[in-house]
Amino acid sequence: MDPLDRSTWTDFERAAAGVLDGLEPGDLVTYGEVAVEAGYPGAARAVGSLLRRGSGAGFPWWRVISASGKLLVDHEVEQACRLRAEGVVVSNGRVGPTRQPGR
DNA sequence: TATCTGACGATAG
DNA sequence: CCTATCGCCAGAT
Repeated sequence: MDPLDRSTWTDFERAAAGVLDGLEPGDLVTYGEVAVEAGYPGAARAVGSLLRRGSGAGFPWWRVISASGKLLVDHEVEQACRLRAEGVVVSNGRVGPTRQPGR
C-alpha cells in the first residue's frame, strides 16, 4: 500500500493517523501512547514503523518520542528544532530540562 | 504461509 | 545512568 494513499490504509493506520492528527503543537506523546489511543496497545513498534514509512504522508512524527523521552537518534536535530519551535524544551537530545549528565 | 526486520516498551544486570 | 534480553504488533520479502 502507499503511505500517501489513505484508501490503502488499514484500520490500524487509520486509527494511528487519527491520533497523530489529533495532536496539537507542543503536545508530546510516546509511541506506546499513540498505540493505546489508536486502540492497539502494545503496537508501539507498529506506530514507529508507520511514521517511518509515512514520513512524507504529513504525520507529526516530531511530536512522537520514545517512552524514555528520547528523540530520534538519526533525526534528533530536525525533531529538536521542530519541538523547540512549538515551545517544547529539548536538551541533549531529550525532552524537558537536562537533568543528570554532566557534572 | 513462514521468516526477518523495525522511528518500541519494560525488566534485569 | 547505560547496556542487554525478551515480548509486543504490523509490514515486507
